[in-house]
Amino acid sequence: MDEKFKKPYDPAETESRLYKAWEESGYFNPDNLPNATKGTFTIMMPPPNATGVLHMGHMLGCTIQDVMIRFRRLQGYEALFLPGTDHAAIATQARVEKDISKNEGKSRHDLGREELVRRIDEFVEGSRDTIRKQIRATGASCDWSREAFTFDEARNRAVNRMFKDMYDAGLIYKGLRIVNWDPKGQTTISDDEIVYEDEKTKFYYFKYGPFTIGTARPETKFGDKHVVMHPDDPRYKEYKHGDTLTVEWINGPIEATIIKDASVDPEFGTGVMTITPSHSQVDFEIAERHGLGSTQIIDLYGKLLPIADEFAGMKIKDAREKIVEKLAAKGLVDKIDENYQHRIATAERTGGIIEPQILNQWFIDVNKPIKERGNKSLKELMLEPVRSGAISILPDHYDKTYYHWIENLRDWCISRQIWYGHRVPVWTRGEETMVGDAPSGDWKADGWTQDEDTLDTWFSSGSWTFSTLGWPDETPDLARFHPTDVLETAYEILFFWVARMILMSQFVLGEIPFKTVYLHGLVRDAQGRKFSKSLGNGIDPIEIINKFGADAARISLVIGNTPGTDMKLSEDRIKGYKHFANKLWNITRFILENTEGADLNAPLMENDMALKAALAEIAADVTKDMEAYRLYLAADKLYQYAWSELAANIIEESKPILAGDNPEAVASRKATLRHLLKDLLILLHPFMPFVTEEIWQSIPETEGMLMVAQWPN
RNA sequence: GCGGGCUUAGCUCAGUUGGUAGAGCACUCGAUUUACACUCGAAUGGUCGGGGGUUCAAGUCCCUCAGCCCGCACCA
Repeated sequence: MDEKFKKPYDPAETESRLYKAWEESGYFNPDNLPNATKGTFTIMMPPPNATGVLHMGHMLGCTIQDVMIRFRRLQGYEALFLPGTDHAAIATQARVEKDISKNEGKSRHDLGREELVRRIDEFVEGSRDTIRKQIRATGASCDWSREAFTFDEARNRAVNRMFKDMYDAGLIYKGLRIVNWDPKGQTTISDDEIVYEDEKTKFYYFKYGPFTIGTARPETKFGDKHVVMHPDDPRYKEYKHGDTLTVEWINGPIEATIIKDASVDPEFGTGVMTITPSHSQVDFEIAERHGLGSTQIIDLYGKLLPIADEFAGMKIKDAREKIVEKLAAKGLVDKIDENYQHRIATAERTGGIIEPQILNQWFIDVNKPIKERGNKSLKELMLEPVRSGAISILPDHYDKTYYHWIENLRDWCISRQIWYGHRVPVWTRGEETMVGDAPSGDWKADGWTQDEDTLDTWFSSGSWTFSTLGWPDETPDLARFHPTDVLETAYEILFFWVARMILMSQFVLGEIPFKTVYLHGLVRDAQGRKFSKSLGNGIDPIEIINKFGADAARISLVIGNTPGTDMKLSEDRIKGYKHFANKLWNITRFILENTEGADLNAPLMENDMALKAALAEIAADVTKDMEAYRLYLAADKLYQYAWSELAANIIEESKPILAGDNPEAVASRKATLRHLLKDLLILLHPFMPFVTEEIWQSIPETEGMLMVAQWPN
C-alpha cells in the first residue's frame, strides 16, 4: 500500500497533477475514447462572459454538466463537452469603457473605434485565460481542442451566413420602428435587456381643451396633437373620431384631433390621453393603427429639441418642473398627484433610463411565414419542439413560462450602436447593397461602406450549438454531434439565450439544438441573499477549491440541489464533503492494508455475494437516477452507501472475519472488499473525479484511468 | 391583471409511481493508543403552513385559504 494513505487526503497536491494527466491522455476528446460504442453524448458549455472571473453559479453549471459528461463517458458514450467563452458585446464594452474612464478619464470617443476595440480585445484575452484556468480547476472534462469563442473568425463566418440566410428569407429587415434607446450607452437594446425599477413620482393632470389628461412625463408633451379615448366611453360620446378642435397648450394654441381607440382604459385617470408616438411604445402603436405622424421631442442625448422653444437644449430632468410652472401660469394644471407609483425602464448594463425613440434599425420578423420551413414563422418554430416534447425543459413547469414569453414576443431589434461585436454584414454603394459577404476585392477603395452597427450579442450566441461544430461548412462534427443532448444553464437565461438557440437552429438547420434543457437555480449565500459586490458576500470558487478541494465543492453543489431551485451555500456545507473525500481515502487505506496479495477470484461466500448484489442494486438505482437527471438523488445515495454502509457496517464486520481462522471466509471477504471499493469509485467518479481517480491509480489490479473505466450495470 | 414556485426536525434541504416521515449541520450523552488529526455509537427533535375532499392508504393527487418569493404584461 502506498505510504500516502497514512496521511489525510490532500486535494491541493492531487488535483492539478491529475487534471494534467487527464488532459494529456486525450480522453477529453471523444475521438480518442477506446471503448465508446454507444454513440455520442454532447453538451456545449454555456460560454461565460469574457468580462472577468467565474463565480459560484458558473461552477455549479460546470459541475452539473461535467457530472453528466463523465457519467456518459463511463457508460461508453463518445462524450463531448465543448468549452468556450462569450464576447458579450455590450457587457464587455461597458466594462472596459468604465475602466478606461476611471483610470484615464477618457471616453470611447477620445480613443476612437479602432483603439477601443483593440483595448477590449486585449482585456478579453486576459479574461479568457483566467476563465480557462478556472474551468480546469473545477475538474471539467472538456475538449480543449474544440474550444470556441463567440467572436472569433469561425463564429464570424457563421454570423454573416445566418444574417444572409435570414435576409434572403425576408426575415431580417431594416425599418423605422420604435426601439429602446439607452442615452447613457448610446445604443438601442432589446426588450430583454431592460430592468424595471419601481419609482414614486408625480402624476400631473393638465387641461387640454375640454379634456383633462394625465401624464408622468410633461416634457414629452410638446407635440401632442392627438387626443385619444375609448370608442364606447359615454362621457365623450359627443366627440367623433377625426373631429378637430383648437386647444391652448404649452407653447400656444394647437389643433388637436380626436382619436377613438379601444386600447385606452376608461378606468385609468380621466379615460382620455394625448399621445407621443416618438417616445412611447404604446403611443407608437396607436399612431400606427390610425396612420398618424410623429414628431421627435427628445434627442439621443436626452435633451429637448427646438420644438420645445424656450426649453430646447435642456435635459428632460431639468425641464420637467419648469414646464409644469409654465402650464400652471397659464392655468392649465388641474391637479398633481404626489404619490404615483410606476416603473421606469433602465438599461441592464449601463443603468441609463431608457428613452423610446423611433430609429432606423435592423429587425428580425418573428411572425412572417418561412417558405423553406413549411410556411411556419419563427415563433411557431420556437414553440413546436417544446410543445411536441422533442425538447424537454427541466423542471417542466418552465415550459409554460417559455410559451408565454414567445406568445408576447415582438420583432427582435438586432442592431446596436456599440463598437465591440460582430459588425452588421451589409455593404452599400449608392443604390447597391451586398449582404452576408463583403464585396470582392478592395471594397473600401471601390467605394463601398459597411453598416456602422454591430449585432446584438445573442444573435451570435444563438448559433452556439452548431457554429461550434463548424457550420456553415458541412463538417463531420456537425453531422456527428448535432443536435446536442443537454443544454444546462441558469433559469435566468431561458429567454435571452435558450429561446434564441432554438430559433436559430430551427431556422438554419431545420432541427432542434438540444433534446433536454436542464435549468439550474441561483447560488445564494447562507442567509439566502444574492451574491453581490456591495454586500461583499461572494464566495470565490477558486478560494473554495483551494481550501476544501474541487471534489468537495462539486458534490456539495450537486447534493440537495434540484433543477430550477435556488440553493444556499455555506462553507460549513462544503467542509462536510471534504470530510467525505477523506473518508473514502481511509476506506481505501483499510481495504488495501487488509487485502494485500488477495486472490481476487476467490470463491465468494453467500454473505459476500449478498454484499455484491446489494451494491449492484444501488448501482442500477443510481443509473436510473442519472439517466433521469436526478443527480442530487444519485449523489446522496452513494454518499449514504459509502459512509453508513461500507465504512460503518461492512468494514466493521470485516474486522473479526479477517482476523478469524476460516481461510475461505477471509479470502472471500478480501475479494469482496476490493470489488466493492472499485465499483464505488466508478459510481462516485462523476461527482468526485479527483479523489476517486487518485485512489483508482493506487489499486494494484486496475489498469488505465478511472475516467474511462466501465460503468457497472 | 396573467402565470409559476415555495411552506417538511432548531438551521439548510431531500422525499422518484400515493404504501412504516429522511439526510447533513447544530445540540445532548457516551466510547476511543482507532482504517479515520476530518472517528464511532446512542439519544433528543415532526399536528409535513391552515381547512376540506378523493382513496383501503395522502408530505405526495384534487379544492380552498394564508404567508413568502419569482417571471411576464400594463401603467397615458
